[in-house]
Amino acid sequence: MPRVGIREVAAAAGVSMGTVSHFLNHPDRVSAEKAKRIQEAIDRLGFVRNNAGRQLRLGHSTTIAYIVPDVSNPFFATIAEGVERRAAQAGLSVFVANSGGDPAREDSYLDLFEEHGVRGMLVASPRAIEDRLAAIRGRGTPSVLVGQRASSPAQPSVSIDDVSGGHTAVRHLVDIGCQHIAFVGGPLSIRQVADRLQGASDAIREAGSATLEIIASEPRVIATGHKVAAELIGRTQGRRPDGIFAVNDLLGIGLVQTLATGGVSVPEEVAVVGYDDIEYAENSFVPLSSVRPPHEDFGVAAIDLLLAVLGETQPPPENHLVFTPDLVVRRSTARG
Amino acid sequence: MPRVGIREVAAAAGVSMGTVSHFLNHPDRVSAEKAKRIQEAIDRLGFVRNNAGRQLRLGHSTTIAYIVPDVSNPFFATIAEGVERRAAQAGLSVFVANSGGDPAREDSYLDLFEEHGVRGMLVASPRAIEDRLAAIRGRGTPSVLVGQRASSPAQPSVSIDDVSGGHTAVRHLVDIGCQHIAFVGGPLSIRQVADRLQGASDAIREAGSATLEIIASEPRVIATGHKVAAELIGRTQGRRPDGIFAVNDLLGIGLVQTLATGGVSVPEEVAVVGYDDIEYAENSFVPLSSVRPPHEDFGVAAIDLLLAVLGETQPPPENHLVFTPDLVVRRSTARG
DNA sequence: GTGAAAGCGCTAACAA
DNA sequence: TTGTTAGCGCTTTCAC
Repeated sequence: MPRVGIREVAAAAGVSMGTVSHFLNHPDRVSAEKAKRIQEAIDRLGFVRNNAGRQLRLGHSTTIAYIVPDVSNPFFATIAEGVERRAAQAGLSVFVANSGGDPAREDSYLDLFEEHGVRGMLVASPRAIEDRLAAIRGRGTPSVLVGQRASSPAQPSVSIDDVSGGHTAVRHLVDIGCQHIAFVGGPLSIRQVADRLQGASDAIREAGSATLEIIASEPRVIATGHKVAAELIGRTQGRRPDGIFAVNDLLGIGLVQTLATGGVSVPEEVAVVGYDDIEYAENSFVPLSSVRPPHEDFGVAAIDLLLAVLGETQPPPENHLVFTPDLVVRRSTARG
Repeated sequence: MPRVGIREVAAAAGVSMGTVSHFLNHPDRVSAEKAKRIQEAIDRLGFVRNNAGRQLRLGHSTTIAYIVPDVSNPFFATIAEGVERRAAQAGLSVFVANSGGDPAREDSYLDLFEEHGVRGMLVASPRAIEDRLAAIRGRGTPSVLVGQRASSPAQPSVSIDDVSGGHTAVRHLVDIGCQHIAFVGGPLSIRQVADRLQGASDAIREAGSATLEIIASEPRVIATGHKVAAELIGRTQGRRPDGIFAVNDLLGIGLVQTLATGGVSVPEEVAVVGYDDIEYAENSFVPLSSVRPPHEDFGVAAIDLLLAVLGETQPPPENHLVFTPDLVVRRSTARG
């Protein structure tokens, strides 16, 4: 099987290589007659344009990279939706890479994409990675940090205001009458968790009379919620919180399940708010109120910021986009 | 900022381009002294090897593509885990692309990856896509079809025996004493759904006395389960099934929730089995029995098959790998 | 509208 | 061990 390149197509169509290339890149500058001959040759020969040659000549590619710690996390997956849609509109393709939370793999993907000459990168990482991105940017590949606010003004980022999210959640609990509120989730060493707690504390302080108990349990999965709820059920009524802010929905779902089946009514005795608004929150046993970060919009914003940096669109008015999450009220906090 | 290539490194290190290239590709063939000088130059200049040039020269890349309809689907995400791990061992990188179930996007990614000259592709698609893959294969890019058994012997595939899975589920229901079994889920035009129903029917036939009712509801999400369960609750006891095989876990979870809270005891009055064994099945209100397809193993198997086709390892003993799913028994079918 | 030719950055074969 | 060099496939001036 002889490789078929632009040269073979040209020969088969009886034109020069240059004309075939023109046909591929500026179809309008080729006569209808030769265009037809070329197209036939392409179809017959099964010609596929070689990207390496093209990119080498052009000096740049037409793809962007999206590096995530965990593809299966609905949060990143939904962002990917928006990213792909918007990138396609801009004529860019998206390659997703999954670091699996492993710094070494993340690093090698960063290298790989830089070697591949991607136009830009969207990087979601739990790690401190700005220095690395700065170096890459210095060599010509721009990036947008996704999910954490960059500290450098030069590093574009798209993030969520978790302090505000935590505040909103607890403020809501206070508003519906909760006085003894528990914060469930950890570890506090994770920025997002710490920020949400910060917002929660602020709301408590503003409320004046309410108290906050911190139950730093991990991992942040349903089973942990079950465990914490079991402990709570064992307490005497007076020592039990009347409102819970779960640092994510999985914890919240677990809490509600065990609480409700264990004889503690939700939301009457204990109201529960989660965070992330994953699909299961809405459909859980007792539908869970939740703080909802923007999803698709977030991906779109990230791409738009990257395009702006690339100079494809207007320059960015602001390098750091911070989204404020909403609250979705459902049965788990619907009192009265 | 002047581009820095192998030429600039060579100049800075006072050696020739060829030596730098050797250093990059066969470090052992370069004297320690020059190696040091080259490494210093690379670090100082921030040299990043240009993949386009490399690949053009080499004639092949060192990446493989994994195309999925939906990255956020835990099924594909878990496979990705296995795929990446195994690929890394083989010195290959994985680019994931998300078709979003859109045939047009799937098609353009297929083109894109072929143009990029990936070593091979792993393709999960709900569509009939074998002809397309055959054409691509004919031009030199092999692939493994993931999730559906290929009909052509020439097209490697890794799939799950859904007929067997459906059989296992219903056989289990029969074994615990169910006589009137409902199959919930659709559309039947989807191969996986049809296969599971086929297996279910087979099990019913073997049982002799039991009956099967088909409730072809979609989409296959929790909310649909709620709806179907509400309808079931409204029936008189005699006309209500005593066992349900939900075609996926989301449906199963929805069914169990509404059934149990609606006063129909699970598993005593109605036993329920789901399919896929997603994380939430185990942690749902009433833990859900489920048919569990292999996950990580599946990804590993897919890559191994691809490597075999690429000739990196032993030739494949068999082009079509079919996995038989297990049953995980939990409370939703734990009678007695 | 079309063709000829230069060269993108790199690797490997060959020469020294 | 090191240097020199041809050329991978493509796009794009530039001439015609």
